[in-house]
Amino acid sequence: MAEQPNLAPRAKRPTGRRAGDSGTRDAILDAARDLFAARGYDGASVRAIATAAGVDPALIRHFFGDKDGLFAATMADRTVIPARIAEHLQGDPATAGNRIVDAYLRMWEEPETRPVLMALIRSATTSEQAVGMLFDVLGGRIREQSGITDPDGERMRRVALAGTQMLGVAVARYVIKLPPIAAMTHAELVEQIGPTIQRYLDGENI
Amino acid sequence: MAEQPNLAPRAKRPTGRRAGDSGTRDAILDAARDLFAARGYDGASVRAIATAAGVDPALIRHFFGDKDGLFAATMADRTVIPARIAEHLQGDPATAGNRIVDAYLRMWEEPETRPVLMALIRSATTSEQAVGMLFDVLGGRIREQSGITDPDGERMRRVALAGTQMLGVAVARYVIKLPPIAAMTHAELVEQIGPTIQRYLDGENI
DNA sequence: GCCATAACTCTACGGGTGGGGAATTCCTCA
DNA sequence: TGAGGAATTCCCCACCCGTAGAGTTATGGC
Repeated sequence: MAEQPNLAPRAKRPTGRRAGDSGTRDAILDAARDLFAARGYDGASVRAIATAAGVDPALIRHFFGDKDGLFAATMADRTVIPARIAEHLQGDPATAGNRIVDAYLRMWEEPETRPVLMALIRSATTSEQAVGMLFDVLGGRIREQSGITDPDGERMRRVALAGTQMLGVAVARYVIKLPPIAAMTHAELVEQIGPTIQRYLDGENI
Repeated sequence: MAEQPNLAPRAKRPTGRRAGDSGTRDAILDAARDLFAARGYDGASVRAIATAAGVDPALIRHFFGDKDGLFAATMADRTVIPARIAEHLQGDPATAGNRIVDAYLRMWEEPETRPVLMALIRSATTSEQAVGMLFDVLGGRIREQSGITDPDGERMRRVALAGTQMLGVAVARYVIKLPPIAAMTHAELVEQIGPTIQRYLDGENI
């Protein structure tokens, strides 16, 4: 019917720089964020990310150097994350537990932050390298923003214990999608998990 | 000095069946268990497993059909795991919390079961497929062995909440190796986490 | 208007991936 | 003793991977 061959092996895109502000860099970051979230660091290939962004893979190299650079850039873009939790470590200590869980779960529900958290978990459980980056980027912030001075002290241990519970819920609810946990409402979870966090943060003997 | 060329490009191994009982199948299962543990389902390649087992990759295909079959065989080999936890759900309910955490952490310390748990977590956080297998194999057992009748009932929810905390500690301590948690002793962890489990299992409002 | 530089593409290389076919050797059972 | 099958190897295929180089087009400062 038309003149174009319908068996075109591949549609060549125009070469060279685009006119105006193309926003390509951000498109790549968005695609990377989503794919790292869906498949983890190893599972998300540079090529797949480029395709998702509608761009040649070599552009990623141009902008970010290599895959590591891209991952780092993807994470660094939204490092507000720890701040939003740490701020609740201050406020009224008596109600911190519920407030923290509430804020944390809300972050997981937001379409902007969720992929980043997902990527962090999926990557950290698989690649040692990703764990390193996680410690570098998040660790420092949590510590400074929550006013912890001694890295080996009791306060740090309390926060870490609370962290294990929050990590566990997130993995169960959002990654593994364990039925009973995934089925609970936001409010129910806060009600159940909040006291646990509270106990870790200011319980008696630790 | 010798007659053999020291630049032999690769040492060809003899083809054909070996004499006697070679135990190759088990060697493959062992190597697979360790590699799945270290790198997760996707990260552990059939070739790497074969090499670790000192065997040609095609043998894996011969014995297990494909990579999935190998993974399934690796996991199925040691499904005693859930039983060992579930049995503590019975016994004296007043002390269940500490006993469960204690038994659970001990499993993580044993060189036999640890790789399986590791492989489970590393794979489940990355591949949907692995999650399916996990539910099929473990889910049923946990439910039956802990005497849960209603899959959506309160009892199930309690066990699941406890599960999130245990999952969280394991990931933090053994996978991510979060410093404060990794540094705590077995006893300290039992003392801190035990009460949380206890509260989930028989706390007031759930 | 010119030119360095930034944005963008194509093609290619070396290597790893899971899977399958064919050949060889040994074991078991009639 | 002979036949069939199991265990084991090698080689091959088609595909995906991260990265690199070289070429093309627009932008922005002079």
